[in-house]
Amino acid sequence: MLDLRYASENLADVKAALARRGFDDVALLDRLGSLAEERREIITQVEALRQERNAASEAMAKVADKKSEEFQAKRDELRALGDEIKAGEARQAEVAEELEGILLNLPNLPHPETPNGLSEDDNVEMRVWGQKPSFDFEMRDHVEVGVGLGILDFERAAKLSGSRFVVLMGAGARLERALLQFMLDVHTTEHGYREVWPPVLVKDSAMLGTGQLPKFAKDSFRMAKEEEWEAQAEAQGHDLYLVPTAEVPLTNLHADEILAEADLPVAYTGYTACFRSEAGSYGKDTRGMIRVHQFDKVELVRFCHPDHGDRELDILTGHAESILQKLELHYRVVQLCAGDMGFAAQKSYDLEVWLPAQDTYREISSCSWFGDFQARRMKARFRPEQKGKPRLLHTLNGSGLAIGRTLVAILEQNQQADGSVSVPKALRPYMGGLERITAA
RNA sequence: GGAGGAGUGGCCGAGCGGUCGAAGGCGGCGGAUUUGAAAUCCGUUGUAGGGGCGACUCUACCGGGGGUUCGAAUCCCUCCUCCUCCGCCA
Repeated sequence: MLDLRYASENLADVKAALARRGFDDVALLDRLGSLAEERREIITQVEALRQERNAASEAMAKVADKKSEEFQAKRDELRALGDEIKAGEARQAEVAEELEGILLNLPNLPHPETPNGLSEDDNVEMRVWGQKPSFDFEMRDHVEVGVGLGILDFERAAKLSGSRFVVLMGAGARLERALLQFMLDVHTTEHGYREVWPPVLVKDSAMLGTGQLPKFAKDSFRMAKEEEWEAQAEAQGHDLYLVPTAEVPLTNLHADEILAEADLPVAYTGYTACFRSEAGSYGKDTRGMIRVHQFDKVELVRFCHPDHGDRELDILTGHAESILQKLELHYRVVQLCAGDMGFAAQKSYDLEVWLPAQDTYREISSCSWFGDFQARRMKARFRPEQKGKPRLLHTLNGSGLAIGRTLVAILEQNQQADGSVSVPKALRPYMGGLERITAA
């Protein structure tokens, strides 16, 4: 969420910055400006009335005889004032609600270092790690490799849950488990993250805090108890959402909290299953386990001092990269252009792993710096050491990594002529020493 | 699901129609004492939003929302959350 004062006092800058990411609803921003002005006027007006009432009430309290004519007369006079205040408050609430609605639907402003551009074609390649593996046999994609080995089963997944699900079997299931253990171990022991195992069902307030709601409700799976479906319980706030990413529970850990500056930066890592409805992606990536409704991911989340956000983003990105490096998977890092960034991000790097069968790099981690955008939504603050008022934290997060896509990359990059797949050396201890996955 | 209890400042906790932003304690900060520390003593210490160049000042906030009243932390309604016991349950 943008700061109302900043946004209303710098409307032209905000319009220009949002235009960079393709947001061109100028009328909405103008509305924001005029509402902000009206808000101030009403506040001034209502507060003056309240001041008047407070003074009068104080005088009333000093009248000893509550039945005197003097008292009665004053009381009648104040009744009208009370009504006037009530009307002003009502208008103030209306304005506040509309402002809130606008602010919650405005994306973050791109950081000045974020390049221009409106689609992924405008992303900037920062660096490439490793080399494309070459194959002296006919290359297969992860579906052929995985199904061939009997470790991926899409047909049975469809029987259980429909399209865009996968069942992992045998060494595939173990590989998934090995990857998540490996990633958590690296981040906790080498990178200093505190491990968190959060709920995967969260309240709408958490979804609002990180920016998934209200604008992207269609991307989520929303839960209710059976009897609440009939009772339309969502109106009563009983509803829960399946997390689309561990970013939601991990970041919201510190909602409504004031951290000590000395404790910064705070770094959490956690694994969760992630659930996405993939609304609007019909027909895209329908093959295999690139885009599924349920996938596993290890997430990295950092809270830091506003002065260190930029540096923290580099640190976080490095942590995610180290996983790919240890797994010896060829990848590249791109900086997202303004139009390709997520709603809440101001600066983002994507890690894209090489998928030889698709002859392309695919996102396997997205590392973002949110500035105070999320922190303002969820009131996550810190208290500066040199006294002073609490200030908003900066938040960052990145996948470290998406486990399913890592598994896909391993199947494709490490495939052998005989259909088997070599297990990355770093993972072998987690696979009971297994060096090669062969058909069961 | 049933029956009770409770939500007050960074934390604990009093207050139960006006003098309450709210006693007291803890914690924090500043100072005194001390060679230093502990202990002790004194002072100070919420958040947000208006207005003012500023000293400053005003307004709101006692779980959320609504109501009663000239006036609500205090009374009423409602919702939420947490705790205890019973039931069910991995």
